Amino acid sequence: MDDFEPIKKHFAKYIELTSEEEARLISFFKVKNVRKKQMIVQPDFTCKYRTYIVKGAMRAYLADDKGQTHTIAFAIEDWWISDFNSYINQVPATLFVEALEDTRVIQIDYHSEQLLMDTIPKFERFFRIAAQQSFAFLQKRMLSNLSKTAEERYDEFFQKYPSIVNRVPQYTLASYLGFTTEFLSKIRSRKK
Amino acid sequence: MDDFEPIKKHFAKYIELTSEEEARLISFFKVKNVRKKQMIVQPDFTCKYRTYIVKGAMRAYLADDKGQTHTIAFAIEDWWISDFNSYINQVPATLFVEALEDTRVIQIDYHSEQLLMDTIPKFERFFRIAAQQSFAFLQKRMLSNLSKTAEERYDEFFQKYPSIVNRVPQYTLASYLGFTTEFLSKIRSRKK
DNA sequence: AAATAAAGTTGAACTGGTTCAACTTTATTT
DNA sequence: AAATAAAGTTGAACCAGTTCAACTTTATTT
Repeated sequence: MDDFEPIKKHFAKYIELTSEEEARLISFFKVKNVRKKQMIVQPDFTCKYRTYIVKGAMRAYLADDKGQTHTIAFAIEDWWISDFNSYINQVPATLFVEALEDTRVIQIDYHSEQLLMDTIPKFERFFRIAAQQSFAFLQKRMLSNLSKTAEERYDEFFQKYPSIVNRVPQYTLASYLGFTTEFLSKIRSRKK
Repeated sequence: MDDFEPIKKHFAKYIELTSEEEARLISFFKVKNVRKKQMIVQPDFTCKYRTYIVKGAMRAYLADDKGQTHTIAFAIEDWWISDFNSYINQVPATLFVEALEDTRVIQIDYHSEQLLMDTIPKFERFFRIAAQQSFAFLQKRMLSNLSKTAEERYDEFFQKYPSIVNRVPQYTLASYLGFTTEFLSKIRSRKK
């Protein structure tokens, strides 16, 4: 299964596994193909899987009462995505996770993950590091939202993730950065 | 040392320790008293400690180029605080962490924490859970900032943390919620 | 207890970003 | 290839929250 190469390398960045341990890990993986616009997580259903993207792009978002959506995360190749709160606490989701392109993912379910951590402490380390990095990342984003203007946030994102900017619909990017799609259009038009 | 009771209970919420393991943990703790307005973390210095509050209140904030401050976190009794990015990656801090009252803290330094995790996997579990909960918490806050008005965010905070509202300076709360201290004053005045 | 500094309030003028609606362009379906 | 739907653009009117400045109240220092 060549699909597993990138995720093996991904784990190897943080922990060193024996080939038995790696085989154990991989035995829990399920490959899945998701068509563009399909949802893999929906409000009220508990999120069973942690999802790794092999190929494609997704976003997690909140739909508010006024019909607007608010993107909490994008994910492309070699990133994880889910309704994280729902997944780690095994409570009903509040978010949607939708494919922005036809996407191939690898999923591990909650109980397998617990089992891995219970039996092989290295996996506990892996998920600790992952959570800590995610937290640090989100703190930076929060501070950026608190301290910068819309245009500054757009520039920052553009510089940090140029590949995402031209890959996702503009309204999803605007909703991630915290302003309207119309305003993003205006920011862009005054740049050229 | 009666100061250690709350933090022992805190660890016990997530992991069960033998008395030897607990003794090992406590041997790494250092108690410190911090006077109001004193800083325990400053930009450019690498954050050496993870800090637990025994008694008192602190905030972590970013000071921007325009002289404004942006509060990324409050902490009171039984909470942790630090420049988390600086601490976990051992890179220079960008934030200040300041005491909002005379505060008594317990600190563990980075290398001791690593040593604990290397020798006793339960500690790896503890810090994994801590990081996951922090991440889930911050995601909720981020979504609240993306989807709600200033007044709605204030109401939500007030309902969730009534004890903090009347304990910290109003300008720190405004800067946490993402608006000005003047506007918070106006929100409050139109409530009575 | 007086003096001073820091925090909080109020109002008037302002602005960064929103809303709404009409239109154009790009993607998807038939 | 045409038809339709979805995404992106533009402008005008608007508003949620900011800015600035003067003032009042509460803490802190002497």
